[in-house]
Amino acid sequence: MKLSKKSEYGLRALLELTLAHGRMTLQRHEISDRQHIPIEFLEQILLTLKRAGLISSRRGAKGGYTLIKQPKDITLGQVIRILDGPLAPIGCVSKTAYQKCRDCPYSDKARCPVQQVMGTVRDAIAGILDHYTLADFASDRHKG
Amino acid sequence: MKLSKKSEYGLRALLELTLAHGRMTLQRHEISDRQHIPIEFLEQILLTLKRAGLISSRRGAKGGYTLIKQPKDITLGQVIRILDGPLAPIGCVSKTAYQKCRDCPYSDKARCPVQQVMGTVRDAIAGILDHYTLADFASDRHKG
DNA sequence: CCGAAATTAAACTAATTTAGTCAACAATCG
DNA sequence: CGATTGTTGACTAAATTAGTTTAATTTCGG
Repeated sequence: MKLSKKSEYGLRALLELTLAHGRMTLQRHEISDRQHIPIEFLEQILLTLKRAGLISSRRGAKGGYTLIKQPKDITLGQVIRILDGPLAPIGCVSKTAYQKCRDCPYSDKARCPVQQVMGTVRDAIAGILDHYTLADFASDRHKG
Repeated sequence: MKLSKKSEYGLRALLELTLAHGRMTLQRHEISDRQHIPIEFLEQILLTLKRAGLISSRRGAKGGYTLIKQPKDITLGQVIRILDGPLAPIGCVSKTAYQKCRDCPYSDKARCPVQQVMGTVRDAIAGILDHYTLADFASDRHKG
């Protein structure tokens, strides 16, 4: 049940971009310095987030990265799915990337106890991460 | 946020042992056949569960495995921690295996947004898995 | 006591994922 | 032009995952 460094760094980078949102673009070294992220790894992450349409970038001198959506419109769940894949503990309970379980001895989907309990875990995780936005994240409030 | 095959197989194996509990011991091939688990991998898992004190075994002809605790006294959280490690998405929010985060830019523990949200995720996961026992699991009921 | 049946234990392996690193390239600004 | 900065893809080392193999030990039935 682990969050990868990639996702953790991605969230920290987006936190910085959220704090700068509307005011300025940030260069990779600014993000890297403030959040202690290895710079080349950070680039790779920012590129993925760019391809996913969350941020934009400008090359050359005076270049940098900017959020292109409102912080309140980006949830942590979205970000983690982009960087780490589905939130669900097992494929057969994922709602965004369902995969039928191979070799499960229970033919009827509803009868598998593992699936049942992992379904509730998935819902709990998604319930938190899909309602927590970058805006919440940056404002440092407690939730629930 | 993934559950390993090891934990999944471990849970399925314990499910079989729960169903047999008090009535008979099960041999590895019975568990393996019923739950479609590669037999040598299953052994490895059963050995870990034995060392953790959840099951006992008898060697030789007529040998096999038995639960040595009451199904209602074993939670899925315990089992997953034994086989996969801590439930927490990141070490610094684990209650059973806390690890200080290295290189976190926030010196004050309470101020880190990643830690805050992952703390609520950890509590949600543990809230489910630490209250769901093998007895619940085997009785196939829905929960909360 | 013998041999088959069963668990124990540890070492081994192949594939995948994680966490980066590196080098060549392209665009932009002054 | 040349320094700065992002782009892209290839590369790598270490860890993890999902097993497999081998050898040993214990127990039961005859």
